[in-house]
Amino acid sequence: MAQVPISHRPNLLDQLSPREREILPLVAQGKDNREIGSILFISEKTAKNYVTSIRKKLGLKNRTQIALFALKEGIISLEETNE
Amino acid sequence: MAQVPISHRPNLLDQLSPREREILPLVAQGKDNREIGSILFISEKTAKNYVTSIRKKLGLKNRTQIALFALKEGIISLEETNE
DNA sequence: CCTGTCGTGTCATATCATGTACCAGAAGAA
DNA sequence: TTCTTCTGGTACATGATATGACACGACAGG
Repeated sequence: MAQVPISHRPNLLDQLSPREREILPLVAQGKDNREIGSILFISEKTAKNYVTSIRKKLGLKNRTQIALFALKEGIISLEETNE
Repeated sequence: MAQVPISHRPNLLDQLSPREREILPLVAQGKDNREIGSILFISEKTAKNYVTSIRKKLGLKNRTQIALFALKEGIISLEETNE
């Protein structure tokens, strides 16, 4: 238990906007900004901004940690990752 | 089943050198090259090279996918990641 | 004993992707 | 109006990727 209990965290996910919640699982599946952009029909730049915003809100260092976070939270499962 | 059965994969992990097998879990835990270098007392450049080699041997696109792979293979568990 | 050759470990350079720090306009809701 | 969200942008710093290079030990053949 090297981690803050969920009950003590004021819902990190609720701090994310709806669009950010769309971006999150894509990052967690190992997709890069260009892929995310083409999936959601936005520019790579915008995708980048969302990832940065997500990372800051969740207090994470990089997108690999975003993936680990998403798995811990059950936002994605290992089965729904590409490979 | 969008994936090659394990029995048909000739042990991807066996293709990794001993040193690469040390790097793999660190990457999978979301550590960056600088951290990996300081943990293993090698330069950031060398750590970088190992990650590239691992990624190519495993046929993955980036280090987030390395993390997902390591989790699927049970090389690391979500509990042993930092945050 | 020599001499390749191979795997491994190490580090470097160059280029591309990602991250950081902003700014700003459009649209809709409060 | 004011606020949030979504969208795209610039500029720069850092991280990641592609590739090359060298040293070393192991090992086989000569």
